Amino acid sequence: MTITPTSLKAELNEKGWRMTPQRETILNAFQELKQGKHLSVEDLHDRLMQAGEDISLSTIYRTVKLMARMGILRELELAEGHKHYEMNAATPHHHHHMVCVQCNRTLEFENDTVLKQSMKQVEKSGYQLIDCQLTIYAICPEAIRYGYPALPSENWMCTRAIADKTKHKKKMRGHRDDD
Amino acid sequence: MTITPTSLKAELNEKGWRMTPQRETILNAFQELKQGKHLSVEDLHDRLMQAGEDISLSTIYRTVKLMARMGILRELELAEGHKHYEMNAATPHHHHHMVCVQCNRTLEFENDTVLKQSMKQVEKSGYQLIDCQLTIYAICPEAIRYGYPALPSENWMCTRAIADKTKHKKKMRGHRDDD
DNA sequence: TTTGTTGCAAATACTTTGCAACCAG
DNA sequence: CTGGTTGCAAAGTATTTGCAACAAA
Repeated sequence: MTITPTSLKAELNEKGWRMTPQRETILNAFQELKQGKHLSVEDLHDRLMQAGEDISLSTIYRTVKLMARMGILRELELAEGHKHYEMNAATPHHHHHMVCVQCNRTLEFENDTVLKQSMKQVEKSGYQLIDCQLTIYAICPEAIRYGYPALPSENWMCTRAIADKTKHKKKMRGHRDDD
Repeated sequence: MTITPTSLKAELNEKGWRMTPQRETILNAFQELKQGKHLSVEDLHDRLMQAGEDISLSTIYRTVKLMARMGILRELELAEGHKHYEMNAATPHHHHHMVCVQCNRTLEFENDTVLKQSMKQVEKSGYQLIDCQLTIYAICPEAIRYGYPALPSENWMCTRAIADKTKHKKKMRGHRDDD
């Protein structure tokens, strides 16, 4: 079932919580996100600011955490240092991620077997499934050619990592959210 | 194949890096860890201190990160706030984790299907597998009974979460590493 | 010797929280 | 009205980094 502002409100109220313009705006932002995209809290903040939506960082932190707990968002742990969020079940099929530990290049892939295995496991223990994420840590072909593993401070770097580095300097903080 | 101080040294030297007493101590600490246990950087630091091994936090951070990149350790993202580490392939079978989003109670389970699926995915893309982790986020039976989802600041809490809270106050920082 | 490594302290980065004002129900 | 929510500023906490001293190869 699809989440709408109305259904979100209902779900919130049921728990004694409230719908707010901020929460609606944030929900919309995630729903407008194109397939395979995920945002960090700061990405989301920037994006909202540019759209003229002035929502504080605190509120965004609080909201994404709440929505993740409600199972509306998925909290992804891909690149180092901070979390990314995306709609849960936004894609036609449940998907997972493969990330290169050198350049953080992330590939998304679908795999129903994993979801099935997870449901089996959850049922067995009497738990209730919120989300399951298979994250594959790997080395991308380019990094392999360069002789990875090597520390990031070494004298080589994937093209992606270099692009990232540049972004750091410009924005004074470091991460990637493409792919 | 099992990692030994000797094989670690060889692997390091091959990349132009060095074996040090600190690295050996840290490797040993992880190998002595009983099945299913994982440590945060701070857990490890405390443990080493108690054993009379005075290794700085910086070095531990640097070492676990290096060893994770080398595929010797697995970096786990279970409880909120900080990472846990464990030997990669320490267990007879590859294992994964199911964690309750309310109380952080973590269950470990084995599943070879997931590993097989991951290997398939990795090969398809020409990547080289370092690790794959299926993390299931779920609600434990106890939390379901209490009517989760609810914010942590609500007026109820799993017994595990309460135990955790107590630990916080005592240690002035918050996490769990049991189960 | 050369160059990677350590330890310390300082700096970062990310996230949480207290509190007064605000507003949804 | 009542109590959840927001925004701000001020903490917190986890992690990284510069640098001089040190030590492995």
